[in-house]
Amino acid sequence: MTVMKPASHHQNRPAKPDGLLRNAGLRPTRQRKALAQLLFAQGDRHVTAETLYDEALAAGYHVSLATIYNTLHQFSDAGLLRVIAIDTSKTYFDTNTGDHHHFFIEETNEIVDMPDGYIRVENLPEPPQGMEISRVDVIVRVRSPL
Amino acid sequence: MTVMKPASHHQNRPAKPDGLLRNAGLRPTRQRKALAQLLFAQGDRHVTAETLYDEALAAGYHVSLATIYNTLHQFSDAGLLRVIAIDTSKTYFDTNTGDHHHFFIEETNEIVDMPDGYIRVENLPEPPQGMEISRVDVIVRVRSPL
DNA sequence: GTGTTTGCAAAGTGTTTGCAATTTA
DNA sequence: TAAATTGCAAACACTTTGCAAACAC
Repeated sequence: MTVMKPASHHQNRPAKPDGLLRNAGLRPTRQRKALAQLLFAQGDRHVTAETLYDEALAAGYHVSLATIYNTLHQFSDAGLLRVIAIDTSKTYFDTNTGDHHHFFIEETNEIVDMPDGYIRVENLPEPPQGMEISRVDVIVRVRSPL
Repeated sequence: MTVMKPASHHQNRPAKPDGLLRNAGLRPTRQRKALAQLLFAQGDRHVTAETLYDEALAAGYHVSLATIYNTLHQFSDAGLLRVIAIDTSKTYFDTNTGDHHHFFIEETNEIVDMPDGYIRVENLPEPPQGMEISRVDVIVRVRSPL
């Protein structure tokens, strides 16, 4: 069976990210448009501030690292991105904000989406007193055999 | 000469941690004994370097923060502790090295063990080409209702 | 024009490391 | 005594922040 990338839950993004940004309440500045382009024009992606920074440079955009950090957080707050807590040393951002889980490749620190429809968590206990579940994250750590 | 695994994460630890440390191939120094005492004499615990440091001070032990970090890693390498990646900003260590999962209370950054026997992950997809699963982590994030 | 956003450099936070002094076996 | 361990301070990696200059509307 072929492992496919999950069909993205989001609708077709506009070719120009202006609408996306405006809908999120963010001014479509040059930097935000460039980063939105990099993040959302391709399929689902996992980036860190550093990888996005390098990518922006390689694509010929001038965006400072501070702005990358600020923008990633603004996008997350606006619901365009989601933070993955998987590695204590770096913050990963996922362009797929839908319900899905991840493989984490230990050797390379790579994150891979799990196809939608897989993973079912059964027999959850009651959350602690007075708490409600906000999300269930499943991380399947994988490595090459010894 | 093999480094032995801890007897079990659920059995009572020896009152004196010397044996525990020796079995792990670590010299029972004053600092390690103090930290092992704090970590393993009570039930299952979740600590950060900082919380353990404060606790050691409060208990009248004098252990430098650098030694706390070194010791937490030595204990982890020896299989006495396990790292939980749950929060990008801090490293949490769990004294329960057995198979179990966690609640994470978002307001307080508190980690709570899930009772054993709960949680079953069904319908795992094939790991990526040439990879094998090393561990499956489930984190149930909870918060108080709005 | 006015309020927002950017970029730089500095500061902040959690963690690791080099090395002399100390401790353990 | 030899080898392992500690503690300090400095170094580190990642991230956040203050503020003047640039930009969007």
